[in-house]
Amino acid sequence: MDEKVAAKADQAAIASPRRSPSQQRSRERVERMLAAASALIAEQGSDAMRMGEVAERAGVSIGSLYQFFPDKRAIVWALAERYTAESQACISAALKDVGDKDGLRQAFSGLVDIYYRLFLAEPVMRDIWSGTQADKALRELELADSRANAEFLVAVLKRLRPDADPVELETTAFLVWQMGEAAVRLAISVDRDEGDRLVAAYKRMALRELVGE
Amino acid sequence: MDEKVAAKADQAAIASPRRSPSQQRSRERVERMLAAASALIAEQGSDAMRMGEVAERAGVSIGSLYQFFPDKRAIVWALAERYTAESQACISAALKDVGDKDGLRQAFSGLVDIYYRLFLAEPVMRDIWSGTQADKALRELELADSRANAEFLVAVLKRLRPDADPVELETTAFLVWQMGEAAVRLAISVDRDEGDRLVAAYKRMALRELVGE
DNA sequence: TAGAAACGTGATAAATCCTCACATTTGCAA
DNA sequence: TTGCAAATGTGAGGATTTATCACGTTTCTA
Repeated sequence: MDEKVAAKADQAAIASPRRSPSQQRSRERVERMLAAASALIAEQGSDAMRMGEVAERAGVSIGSLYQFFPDKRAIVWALAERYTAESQACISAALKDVGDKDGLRQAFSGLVDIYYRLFLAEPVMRDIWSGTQADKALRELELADSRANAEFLVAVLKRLRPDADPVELETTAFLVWQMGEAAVRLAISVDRDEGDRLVAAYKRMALRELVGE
Repeated sequence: MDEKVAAKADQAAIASPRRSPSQQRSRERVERMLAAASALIAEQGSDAMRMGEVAERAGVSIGSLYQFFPDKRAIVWALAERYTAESQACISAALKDVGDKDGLRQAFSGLVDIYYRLFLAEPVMRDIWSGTQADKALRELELADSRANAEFLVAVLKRLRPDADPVELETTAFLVWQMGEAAVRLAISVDRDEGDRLVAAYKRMALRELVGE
């Protein structure tokens, strides 16, 4: 009970200082709001997304929107939070059982491909993580996400190179991870051929750093 | 004469479809507007910067502001454009006379340091290039800038490794450059010690890619 | 020195975010 | 069941901010 309250309060503090949907009815409405926002972002980008339009498409009033989201950015944040949770699970699973260099090579390469394809296919992800730097809350979410993902990588590296300096491994993993995001964002903003080349070059560079020559 | 007109028209098309200052008086006023904007961005960030405030601080009317800048983003763009021009000159000079691997090592390392320190010291640069991804015009400016800088690097690499595949060199240089920007942006968003470590790790990684082991 | 072009102004239109006072629905204890 | 408190729903309107435009002023040039 206490946990529930604390969790709710915590989520509220970060994502929605307003109300947290407690009835089935409102939970469904919140889902509709997020779905509408997602569709609008895919169509026009989050900047051009209008709150009135979100409300209209979700079939709710503008007041209801603000009942569950303190402001416009909170809606984008909520969507971003879902993506990170999903991708963290995916990354954790992919790296969990890696035991040797070749396993890391394959797992890492696979993850980069997935991430690249996801960005190519999902306009919403593209939009959200493009604007990341401008929005403080999103930037923090991304940093935390990146650190968490780097941690999975560190766990693997510690297994492969138990004698290495932990701080250095941490730094390497974090950097490699952030650069992967940068590489993919760059790749999707140029034509497909060049993008493929850039991603391939990143993989080479990252793996050289992670597992050596 | 023709060049001047073409240049003016070109700049106008991108930066200010409005009027281009042709009299001494207005040139000075435009400078004041940019200075005011720069100060406000340093204080509050470009997002919180208000056009009315810029006008007031520059000692001009809001109408004058819009006479030379088509919209708010154009002011930020104009500041960004100055930074890129300046840094391109700096980068070109640093790489122009590089003749061997060790020279590249030193020049590259120096450039990264300069860039890192610049970001640490200049809130305006930080702000402008943070929001880069969200603004299409800025994103394009950054991409073009990055390509131009990568080109300087490619010129050096072609001298050092004349037998290498030109397309691959191009890809490597572009990627390394973009990652440098990503690394520095990451570095300034964490505490100083970790930032230093990240920049050092990036240098190692980049140089390994550029000049080999 | 006159006409044209450049420049300067600020009230105001337009767009958008978000609030709030009030109405309705739901959960639940008596 | 009933009645009340909490949760939910509403949308006109307040507040803020960007950008325009009709008109007045200064500078340039012939």
